[in-house]
Amino acid sequence: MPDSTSETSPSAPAAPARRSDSTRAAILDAARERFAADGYERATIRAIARDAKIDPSMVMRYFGSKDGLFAAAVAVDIRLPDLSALPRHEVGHTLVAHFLDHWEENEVLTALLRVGAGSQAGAERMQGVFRDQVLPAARRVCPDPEQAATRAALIAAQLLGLSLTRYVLRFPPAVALTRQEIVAWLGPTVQRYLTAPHP
Amino acid sequence: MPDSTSETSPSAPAAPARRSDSTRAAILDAARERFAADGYERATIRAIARDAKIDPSMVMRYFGSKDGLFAAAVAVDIRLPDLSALPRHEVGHTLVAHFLDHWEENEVLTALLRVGAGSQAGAERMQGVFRDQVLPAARRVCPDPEQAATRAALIAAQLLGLSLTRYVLRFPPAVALTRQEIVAWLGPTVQRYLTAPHP
DNA sequence: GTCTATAATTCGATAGAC
DNA sequence: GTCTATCGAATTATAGAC
Repeated sequence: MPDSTSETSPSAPAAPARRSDSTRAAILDAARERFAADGYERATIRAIARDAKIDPSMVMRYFGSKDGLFAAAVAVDIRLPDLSALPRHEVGHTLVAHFLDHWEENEVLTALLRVGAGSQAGAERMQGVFRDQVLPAARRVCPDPEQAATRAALIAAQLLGLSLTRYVLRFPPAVALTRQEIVAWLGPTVQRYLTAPHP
Repeated sequence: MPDSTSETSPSAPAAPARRSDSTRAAILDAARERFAADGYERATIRAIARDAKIDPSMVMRYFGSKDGLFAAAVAVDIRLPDLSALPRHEVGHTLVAHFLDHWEENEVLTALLRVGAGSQAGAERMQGVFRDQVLPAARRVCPDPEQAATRAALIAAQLLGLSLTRYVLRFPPAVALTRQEIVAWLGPTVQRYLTAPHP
């Protein structure tokens, strides 16, 4: 099992650029695209290598296995904005807007969601992101740890549900929504899940 | 490509029960369980046949192909309650409660969501359910057809997001929610998506 | 109706020449 | 570092005996 924690940011600052870095980046780009479009099983190493215009055996050389390639391709860090610095009533809008920005920035999140939903192993990877990155952020905003978990789960359900219908399932009315409409509709919902008293 | 529209309700009223019907039902049960747990690719005909305690070749004989088996296994009809007969302010709660009931009733919807998210072909099947069953129901409640589509998409995003985090990804805080909590939290959201003026 | 045997592919992974 | 060739395993699907 590959160590996904060793991969952090896509643009590692240290180490002088080796000649193989561009090849490596091309493989990761192609892999993200294929995993996002086809899911884990149907995204074959052969097809990814063809997209990246290299030999399939090179993928194995760089990443060891298909699992290792996937782990490297979907290594994400959800950079959440500092919510405590905002006026209380702007938190919902800000969170939704930030979420949309990062989702449309690249295909990592779509790939992660598609694979995460498609298999048990993928689901555990998404559980890890939620546990290690989303929950701690929620605890920073909400003091009661039990309530923080519930509220984070509700917000995740709403935001991931939008991503699911818009970017994965591609329901036409969900795709047609503008960024402004999404913020206007979902902002108050997220705001309520985060700040309203427990019913 | 199998004709999924020919399969409607799991309990067809016509035709006297043939001797093979129990075998057929056992295969479908096992298939739903495997598809829900493992996704489309990893749910092999061999494993499904083993669960159903029959020979793998029988699956082919009954359903023609793996695609045909899947189509038969996830043939669902979303029976939506008659919302027009309710007091306006109870619509949200009713819809959420109804949704939860049907989702926990069996594994069809989890299988459909897991496979739908995992591949393009599965996504198109979910688009079909949304287009043929959810949208018409939304138009019955909301007169403006364009608004009906938008509101239906927002509600689908919220409800499918809950199913995703609770039944597929299994985020612990989402699993821990009680039925009452879900209705209390999501009811007002759905209510607003359905009845609030367009922002 | 049921099962055995197997065809025909396809994939991940490896070995080794250059 | 790059590529050719290939192994071994697993799958869907078919053909045909009983």
